[in-house]
Amino acid sequence: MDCQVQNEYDGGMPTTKGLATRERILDAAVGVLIHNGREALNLDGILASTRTSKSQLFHYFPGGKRELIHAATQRQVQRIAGELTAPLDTLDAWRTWVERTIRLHRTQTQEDACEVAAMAARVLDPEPEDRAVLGDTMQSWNRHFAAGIRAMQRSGELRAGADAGALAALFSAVLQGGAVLDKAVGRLDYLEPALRVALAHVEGFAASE
Amino acid sequence: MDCQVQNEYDGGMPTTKGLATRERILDAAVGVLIHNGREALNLDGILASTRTSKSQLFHYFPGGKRELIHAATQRQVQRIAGELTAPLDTLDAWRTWVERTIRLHRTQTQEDACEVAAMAARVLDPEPEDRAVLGDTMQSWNRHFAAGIRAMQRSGELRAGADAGALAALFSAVLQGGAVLDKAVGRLDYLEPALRVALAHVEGFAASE
DNA sequence: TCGTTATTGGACTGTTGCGTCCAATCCTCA
DNA sequence: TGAGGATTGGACGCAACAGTCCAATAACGA
Repeated sequence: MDCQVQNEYDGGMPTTKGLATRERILDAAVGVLIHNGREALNLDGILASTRTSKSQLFHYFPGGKRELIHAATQRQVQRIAGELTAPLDTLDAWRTWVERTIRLHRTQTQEDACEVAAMAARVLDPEPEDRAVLGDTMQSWNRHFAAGIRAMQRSGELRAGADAGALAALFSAVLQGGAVLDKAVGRLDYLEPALRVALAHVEGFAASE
Repeated sequence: MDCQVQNEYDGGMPTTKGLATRERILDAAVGVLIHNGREALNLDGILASTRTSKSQLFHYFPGGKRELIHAATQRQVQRIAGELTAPLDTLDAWRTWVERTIRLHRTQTQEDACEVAAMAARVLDPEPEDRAVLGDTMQSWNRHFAAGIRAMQRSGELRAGADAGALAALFSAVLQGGAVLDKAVGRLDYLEPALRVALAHVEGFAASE
């Protein structure tokens, strides 16, 4: 079977300088994806904002626009996933995570660059492969939530009766929906209260001391 | 001050036949917006699928693509808003609403036409006016949720301690996020469980009989 | 220093798609 | 039936944009 060209550059050995150029292009693409969405991304714009030329872009991304967006998508989810994935095996860890998420969201919203909302904006992306990258990231968050809940049940901090899968789905949905809503209405009205209520619900399952 | 051209047709009195043509075009546009998103909407495609011509489209939508998308957006939110807005002033009404929403979501997902997810996909829409239409709809759902909670508090069905605004935000976020996630992962894994957990949380505030 | 390879600029082509325009046809009503 | 307005078809112009190509320069190793 023939392999699709992956994200790794393959035409000759790039030098440090070359990689830096590639990097600049990629960063610009990620920026556009987060701020204005895929629809707004056009190569000439990227070239202008990075002061590079067509030949450079196609040198480092032979697959053109598709490959650039694909690589940018992967970089994007990689960064945000690291940011939002912390250990969640105690209630205190959950509280910390909630506060941290709210802070991060506030910061990103200030500069109009909410990455979670930007991911949601692409559920109808024409490229199935890119949709999959985004969806997989969301799913891995969900698994992480569920694993945290189950860990707390094993440790006895949470009652066994709680449905770990459902609670994880709740958090996943609240995270996504809260980000989308705050972006849609242009204010920080949803994610924070919804996340706190969700946390309170989980705390309701705490084993009585 | 000069008024922007609104959504109402203004060039001459349209006949029944003319309005029908306008309607066909509009329906096709809504369909594309829901199924494939704004990025995929192009006039030639609309014309082909409705067997109409350029002159017809620009006759009924003198503002061209912008006006068409704007009108289609309004029609879209109007329809879905009616679908999801039921009285919510008793716990039983909430239960009914949850079941109905889940059913509707299941149906729409089957035909790959989840309208809530389609709305979320447009948080980065280049047209601020259209973003506003979508955001306003989400906000009006939220107000409706909050009003329902407060009504139950007034009637004594729910304890006064519950934070109506936060509970409404929870439902808004779960609705949005659940729809987005199900669309993103291509399965019905999120909205239903998350909605049920959210409902259970509200039920936890029921005044003891 | 010299040859090889990476890097760069930018002109050029082809396509897509929005919007304009004009002429032809249909409908209605007097 | 004839006039006037509504409706329709489709050719055309124009701009945006993806992608190709070639030649020029820079970097690097022998």
